[in-house]
Amino acid sequence: MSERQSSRKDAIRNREAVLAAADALFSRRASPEDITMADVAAAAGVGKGTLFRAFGDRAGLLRALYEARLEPIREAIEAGPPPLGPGTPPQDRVRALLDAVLCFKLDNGPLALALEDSGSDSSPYRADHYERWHGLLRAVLEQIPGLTDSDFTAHALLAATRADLVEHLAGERGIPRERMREQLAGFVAKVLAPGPRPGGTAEE
Amino acid sequence: MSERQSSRKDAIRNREAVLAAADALFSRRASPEDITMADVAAAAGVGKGTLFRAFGDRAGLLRALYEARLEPIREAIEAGPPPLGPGTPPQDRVRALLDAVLCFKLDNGPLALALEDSGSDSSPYRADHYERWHGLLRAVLEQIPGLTDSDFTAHALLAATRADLVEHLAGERGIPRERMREQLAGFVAKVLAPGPRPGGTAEE
DNA sequence: TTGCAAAACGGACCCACGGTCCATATCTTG
DNA sequence: CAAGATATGGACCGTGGGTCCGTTTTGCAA
Repeated sequence: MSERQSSRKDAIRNREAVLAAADALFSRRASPEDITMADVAAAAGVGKGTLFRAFGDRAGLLRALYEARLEPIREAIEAGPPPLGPGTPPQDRVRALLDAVLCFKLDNGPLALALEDSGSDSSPYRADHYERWHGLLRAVLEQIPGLTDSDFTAHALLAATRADLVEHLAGERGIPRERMREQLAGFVAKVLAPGPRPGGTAEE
Repeated sequence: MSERQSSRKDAIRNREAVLAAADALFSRRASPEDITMADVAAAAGVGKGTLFRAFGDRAGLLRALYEARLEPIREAIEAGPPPLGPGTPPQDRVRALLDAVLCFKLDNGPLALALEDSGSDSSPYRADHYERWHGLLRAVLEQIPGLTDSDFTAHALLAATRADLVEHLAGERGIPRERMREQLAGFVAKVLAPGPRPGGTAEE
């Protein structure tokens, strides 16, 4: 899983050095904007050329880092125990999923921010990690009887966990972690709540 | 309200020329990123210095444009007829408010995108137009009995109308305007629906 | 071990863009 | 009309992402 089949070993070594260095830099609390590619290269002890050769561009590096940090959660979702893993009742799983996303953003604030920002040309919605979250969430939502528009609902729920919103609430407004998890859970609950009449009140 | 009390009239004239030119440029379908300050200056027939003197920086220009386009809606909210204006039952008003935001983003895609993106250093959540929307929405939500966490709920609902999401759904996925409005309305309805038990874990 | 081509390196270099500066042109007032 | 105040505009700067290419490393094979 961790090796690219690049033939040469120095390439692999450098790639990992860069990844490690970037990981360290983005963990140190700082505006993601303040970390330049040159910084990363220097921290990794390689030249900029190497860095770009390995990851294509800034977004590529960010993506790689993101995926790496996401790995454990992904595993937990694909084959872990409830409430994250499969075999959980849909409603619980949706809540667990969103809670996991929230916690992830809470823990990886700067990185997530950087990644979502970097989508200046390509919106965050084209990133395939988003596609994965959305696809999974939608699939689970679809199993809940009486719930329509799972596609849009999945988008809307995920939007509530956008990195910059989370960052704003946690950083600027000082809302503590547990409080935010409760609030999100409450929100999700409202959305999932078996309405008095599915589709009833929303008549245009 | 529309004049700055700059003493000199050419300043005012240039300011409006810039505003008009920028408005035109951002209406022409193009990635907001492709429009540089130099472009705007050229289109307005002024020098870059003038442009920066008048608006401070790129974000300032975007903000000014945004506010200008927002003006009608703002009036409709402050003193217009229902369902947008005051004196509307809270639930209806919330729905109308979010529908208005959605329509606005639908109509002003590139500009809204540019503004939200420009928040690389300052998240969109610091912009005071956001504060206004959020404050208003929260206030209205607060009038709905049995609804807790209005602050977070307001954020979460607004998140569902983020410019890049709207853009993605409308552009990439080709979801038609009316469909999206329905979906958002349905989502809002779910959130506002008087839950069977507020705060309870709705489980089997 | 040595030879050699392919692959990777790295940092000088390029360029686009936001933002600044200041000599000059334009107002405004008395 | 003079003179101070104010605005102008485009040359100029710093920064940071991304590229290029001469040099070094690696893998393979003789």
